[in-house]
Amino acid sequence: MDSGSANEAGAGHWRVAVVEDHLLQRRGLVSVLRAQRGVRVVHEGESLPDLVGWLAAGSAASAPDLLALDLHVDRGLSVDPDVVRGLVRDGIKVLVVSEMTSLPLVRQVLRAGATGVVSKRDSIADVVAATRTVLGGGRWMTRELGEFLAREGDRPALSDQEERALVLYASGSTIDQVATALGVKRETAKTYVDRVKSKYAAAGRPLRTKVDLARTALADGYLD
Amino acid sequence: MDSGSANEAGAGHWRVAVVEDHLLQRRGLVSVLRAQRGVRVVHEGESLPDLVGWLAAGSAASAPDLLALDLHVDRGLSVDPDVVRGLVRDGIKVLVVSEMTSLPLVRQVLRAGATGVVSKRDSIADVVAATRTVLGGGRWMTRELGEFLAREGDRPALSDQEERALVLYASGSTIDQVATALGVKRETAKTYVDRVKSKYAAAGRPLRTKVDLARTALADGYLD
DNA sequence: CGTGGTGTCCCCCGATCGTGGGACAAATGA
DNA sequence: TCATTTGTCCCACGATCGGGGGACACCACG
Repeated sequence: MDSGSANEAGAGHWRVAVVEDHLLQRRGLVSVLRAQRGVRVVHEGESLPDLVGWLAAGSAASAPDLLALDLHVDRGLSVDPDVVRGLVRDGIKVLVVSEMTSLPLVRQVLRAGATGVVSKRDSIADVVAATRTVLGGGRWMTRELGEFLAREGDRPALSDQEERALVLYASGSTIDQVATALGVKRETAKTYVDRVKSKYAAAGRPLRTKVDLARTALADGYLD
Repeated sequence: MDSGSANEAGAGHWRVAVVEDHLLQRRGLVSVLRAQRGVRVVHEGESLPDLVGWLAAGSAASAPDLLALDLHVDRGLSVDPDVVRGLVRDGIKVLVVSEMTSLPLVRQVLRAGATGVVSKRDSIADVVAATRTVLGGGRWMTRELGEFLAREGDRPALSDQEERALVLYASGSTIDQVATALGVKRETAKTYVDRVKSKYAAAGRPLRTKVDLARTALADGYLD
């Protein structure tokens, strides 16, 4: 499909960018990647905005093939799924390197187009394998996330608004609070929640009450 | 207090009973205990009722000092906390040997007077140490339970009825269903739940909604 | 070109919740 | 002994839930 985007492995090298806010961990990750044949680390940064700025400054040909992205949510700094979506659209593959602290965030980034997830607790061999797999166009999932992907079957696909509504509602918000937070009318928020229920019911997991939603949202990784 | 109950270590031996439904695990536990100096295994059984029957048949002097009790909840066979309470009242110390499958049950048995908990995943040395400690009148807790005991501070003490009401209500039952299950009037069940809220509020953890209760009940080990 | 999913909004209505009172007897504990 | 806790029951009222119905526009997939 993306036959237009040229530099997939220019001069036999994959171009990799690393975004990770912890210096030590970043150094570690970078050194592991550098040691890999055919891999060139073209950017190291603390945050996604840094990377975006760097991309804007450089030529299109300098764009990386892969972004190894940490998902630490310390200091209020979070990763914006929309930014990830943009990068993916630009042909950059995304590998999440995470502590799995926030399952919902991992989900969002995955939905934004990331094609791999490794845990920092995984072995170096696993990290390398993940990098190779994602660069090759494949998907890579840590064992820790396997259980959730395995259950993906009986978990219905929710739309963006439905998921946001579920998260808020299942956290204890009233319908009115959900509506306000989403910037829609009460009836609309109600519809979202109703549709979540319908979808789960269609998947053979009827959720009637708010408590059911809370329990399920937790079990299915929508809440922490 | 129990200065009347004589045979605490008659002839230098502690009398121990083992109740565990899995034959292999029971054999293992019994052999570990037998290998201990000064310990005599006087009863092996599959269930608590078996032990009670055996106790009723024998003389008071044959009663054990310690009961090593498994908490497996397979095949619908559960452990009745009231029976445990009775044994404790008779001067028998209780050590729970569990897989920690059901935290609520562990809690109930602890409240019924058990003074020790070991996990089957603990080392043999730990099991032995736990046995000694409990026989000596002390308390023993697996590390796995330590986190919960540590948080015991900001978790208010709930009465039996309050805990039962919380468990049911937080699982999704309506007040009416809780009332029916407990065999009391709607208003009474309402009072129980209200008191749970009051206690948590007094402990600095206000719980206003049903979802709050569900979340907290899960976090505090009242639900699985 | 229709079908389905999505985003948005609207109405009704009975059930349930959350909060505020009050009462009283038994048990517990300081 | 007196205060607290517990178990039990009762009432009222506004907020919220849960289920049902309908509507319409957009967009994508086939």
